[in-house]
Amino acid sequence: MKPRAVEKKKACTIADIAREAGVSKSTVSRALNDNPLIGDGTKQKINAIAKKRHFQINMPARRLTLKQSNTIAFVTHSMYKQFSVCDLFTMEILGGITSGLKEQGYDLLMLFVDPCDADWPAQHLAAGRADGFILMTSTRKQAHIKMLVEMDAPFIAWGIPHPKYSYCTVIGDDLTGGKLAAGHLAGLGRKRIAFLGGPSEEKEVSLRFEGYSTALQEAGLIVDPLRVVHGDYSDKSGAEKMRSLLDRAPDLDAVFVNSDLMAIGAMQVLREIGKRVPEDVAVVGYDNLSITEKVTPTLTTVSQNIPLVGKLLAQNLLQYIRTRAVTHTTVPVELVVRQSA
Amino acid sequence: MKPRAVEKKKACTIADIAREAGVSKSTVSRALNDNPLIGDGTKQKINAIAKKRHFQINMPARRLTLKQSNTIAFVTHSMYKQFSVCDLFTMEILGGITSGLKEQGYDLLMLFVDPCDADWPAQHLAAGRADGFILMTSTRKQAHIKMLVEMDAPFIAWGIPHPKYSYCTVIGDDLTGGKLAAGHLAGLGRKRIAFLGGPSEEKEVSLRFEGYSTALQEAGLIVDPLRVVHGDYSDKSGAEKMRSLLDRAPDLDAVFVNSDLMAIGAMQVLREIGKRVPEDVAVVGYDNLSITEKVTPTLTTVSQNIPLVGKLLAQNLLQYIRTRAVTHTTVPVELVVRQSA
DNA sequence: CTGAAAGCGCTTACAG
DNA sequence: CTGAAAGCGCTTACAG
Repeated sequence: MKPRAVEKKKACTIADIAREAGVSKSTVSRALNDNPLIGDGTKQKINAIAKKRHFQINMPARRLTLKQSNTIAFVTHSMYKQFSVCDLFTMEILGGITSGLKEQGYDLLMLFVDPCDADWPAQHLAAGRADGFILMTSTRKQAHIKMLVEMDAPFIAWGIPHPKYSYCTVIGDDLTGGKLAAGHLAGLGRKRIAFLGGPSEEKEVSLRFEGYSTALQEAGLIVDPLRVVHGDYSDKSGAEKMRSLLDRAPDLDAVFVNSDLMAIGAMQVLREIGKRVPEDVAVVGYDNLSITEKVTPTLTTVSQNIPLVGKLLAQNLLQYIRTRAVTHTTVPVELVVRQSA
Repeated sequence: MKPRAVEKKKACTIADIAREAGVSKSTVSRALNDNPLIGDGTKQKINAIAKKRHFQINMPARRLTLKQSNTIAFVTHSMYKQFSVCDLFTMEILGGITSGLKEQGYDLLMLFVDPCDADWPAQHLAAGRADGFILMTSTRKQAHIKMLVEMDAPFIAWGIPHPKYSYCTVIGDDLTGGKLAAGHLAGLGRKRIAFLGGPSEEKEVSLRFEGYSTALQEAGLIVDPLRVVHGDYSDKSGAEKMRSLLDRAPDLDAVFVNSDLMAIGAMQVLREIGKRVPEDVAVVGYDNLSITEKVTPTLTTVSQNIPLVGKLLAQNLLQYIRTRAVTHTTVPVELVVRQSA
């Protein structure tokens, strides 16, 4: 009995506009796509009618015809339960990506992949759900990259390029990052500057270490292996490795930590054992997550310009899809000085 | 010269399978959709071929035919620059949503809307990009809700239902949350418990206040208006309002803060003026963001079971789309005791 | 239990 | 500058 708003369903199509304008569907389609063949008068008339009728093009139909989805999938891990602060970096990047994508008329799909799943690329590419991928996953990233390269799937990844495969990448300038961080600590007059790194097998970490070494040498300091440890980026490992650092080199007066989360963990340990930050031990983190401004003391850190990273991931991937041009982009970093160093 | 992997493009279609199986496309379609009309033998043969050929159904075609996108859009604000910690709550909820959606074969689209944009619902619904929306936006939420209700768009929103409109909602149990928080503080023996609330016009905040009042009364304490202030959930406003609270009621010995971020801001102020947490002032937050475990002292807070919230948002929206059943779900809360109280 | 046919709404050679 | 027609890959009455 009650009137269902079914009439709303009869979405206005190109055919409706053609009828009203007294032209063919071809003409309407061309006019709406601003095809130069169509006369200005015709175009205006058609656009006016489209506006009046609140015409919305049917994307599935368009995608079917064009054989492209105008959609990019953002690939990350399912946490199964929820996001954790560990994903902050990933999350903060989303804003930049969507805005870069939107500028070019692309949608962003969230894709949480199971680390063991090998079928997701086909399920999205062949199925016409997405035209390409943005890879932020850390776990099993190499395996995913190999898979994607082998199936010639368009994607871009955050991180140092793999030497054997050719694909688009965006990375931060880790060498400079390490140099800035350690240089700042040296400039503060610190003499026994430790390095609390990410996983030692990661190229990013080696580069940061190289920057760190360079800065120490330039400051006339030596790189003491006792003051170098490696963790896994998490705040937990930051705490743990800070402890072993203090065991091995109890006299350290500064530490360059490879992630903000690790730095937060490290600062907690320092506080627990009664060391003041920055008075006794100065701390520099990495990533400039927004969380760095909320902790006490606020964290001096290396900023990767996350919005820019997002935008570049979007733009370079779309460029690759269109031109197959493989880009490797290094994003500049800068030191953000706060209270901890 | 170099062989382009173009042959990969000839995605296998239903017609290919039909040819190979020696049946009609209709039969293949039915078999693949597990239509009971099709004989088991036929089904098995067809499924085997589909598997062998790595068949992936073409989603745009399917969506065009079925007139539904099997996609839900997650609506939030474009930060224009990047996510901030303010969006942590929103972000943490994404995992639960996607998993709930995936279970039912739906994709999740990220939609960053401009607060003033009024066109996004049509651009997604009428265009066949999405079948419904999940609303997490706080700014201008009411305006968006009004718009969606008026155009009869399927959506679900996080927050207390609007009295005049009928739509699906999911909320936390704010009354109990307030009671748990204040009750815990009273149980600790605190006598002058302050309330640092969210915006006073929000129903959620009133409910938390009501819970707070109840708990105080049950503990034989009085609710002193001098110990009640309101902010806007941000850590900045937490700091600011904590200051005015201390001005007005310098003798307070505990504070129930309506968001973890505000609580973090408040704790910074307390530390600055030399009050120890929890010794001098005990602090309870709200939301149980993962950040609460990273701050010092770790934050006692009210947990909203974020993964469950996400899952319910997904499930109830899909249910609404299918049945038009309007649900209002209240998610249980629990107190998570850490160091700050 | 299976098939032929129409249709979903668009785009784009091809022909004027 | 414009139109008729075919086609993208699927689903589903309708007819056996």
